[in-house]
Amino acid sequence: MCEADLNCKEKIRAIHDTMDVLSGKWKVSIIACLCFQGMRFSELLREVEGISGRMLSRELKDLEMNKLIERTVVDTKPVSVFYKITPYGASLKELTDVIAEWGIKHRAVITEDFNKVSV
Amino acid sequence: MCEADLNCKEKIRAIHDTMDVLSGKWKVSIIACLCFQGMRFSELLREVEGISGRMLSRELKDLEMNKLIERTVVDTKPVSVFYKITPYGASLKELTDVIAEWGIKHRAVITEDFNKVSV
DNA sequence: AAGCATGGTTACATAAAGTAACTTTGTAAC
DNA sequence: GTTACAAAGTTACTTTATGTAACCATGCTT
Repeated sequence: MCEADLNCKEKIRAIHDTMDVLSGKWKVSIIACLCFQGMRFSELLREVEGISGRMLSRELKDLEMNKLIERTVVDTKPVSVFYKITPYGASLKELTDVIAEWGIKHRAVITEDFNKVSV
Repeated sequence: MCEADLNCKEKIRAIHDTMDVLSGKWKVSIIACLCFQGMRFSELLREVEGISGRMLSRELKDLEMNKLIERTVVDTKPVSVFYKITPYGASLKELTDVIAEWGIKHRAVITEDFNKVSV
C-alpha cells in the first residue's frame, strides 16, 4: 500500500487510529524513551521530564493494554518494576524519530525568529 | 544533525517541542487534510470527521498563530473563508504520512487479532 | 525509631474538549 | 414577505483529562 493511494478521509481515519493509541501528552515520549532501552518506573520518571507519578502510572497501563510495552516485576528489595518496549511498540520508533526531527527544526526556526525580532 | 546523535532526554525535549505545536486531538488531522489541498471551514468540518465547529475554530486559530496555515476571507456572498497550508506547515507532511502509515498497519493488526479471537 | 527509596493510589483542583443552541449576513424557495 | 438554509463562527454548559499534593505498604539504612 502506497501513501499516495490514500485519499484525504482515509488518511484522516488512519491518523485517528494512531492517535487513539497515542492519545494524551506523554505516550509518544514514553515510547521514544523505552525505544532507547527498557527501564524502571523511577527511571522513566526522571527521563520523561515534567510527568507526574500519577500520569506515568496511567499512561504505562494504557500502553501495556495496547501491547506496546511489557511490565515485569523484579524481585529485588524493595521490588522494582521493569518496563520495556515490545516488538510491536518498537514499530513506532520511526514515528518518534520523525516527530523528534521536526521538533529540532522547529526549535531552530523559533530561535532564529526570536533573534531577528530582538535585534 | 543525525537522529542517532540524539540522546534520550534530547529526543524527548524535541518531541515535546513538536507536541506543543500539535497538541490536542485534531491538529495533525487538520494539517494532513490541508496538505492535500486548501479548503473552506465548512469543507474541513466535513473532511475531519467528528470535529465540532467550536474545536475546528479553535484549532485553526492555534495553527494560524504558529504560521502553519493561512486564513483568507473570500468576498463571496455570503463570505467564505479559505484555509491553506503554509510552506512551513507543509514541512509537517512527512510526519502526517508516518502517523497515517502506522495507523493503517495498526488497524490491520487489530482486525487480525479480532478474527483470531472470534474463531 | 526516623528517614528514605520502591511503585504506586487517592482526593481534590484546574485545564482542555465535547454538546447544543445561538448569531449575523445573505440567498433561495414558497 | 416570511420561512428556511448556508456561511463561519461564538457562547453557555457539561464532561473528560491532566496536574498537585498527600498518602500507603514494604523493606532497607542510619
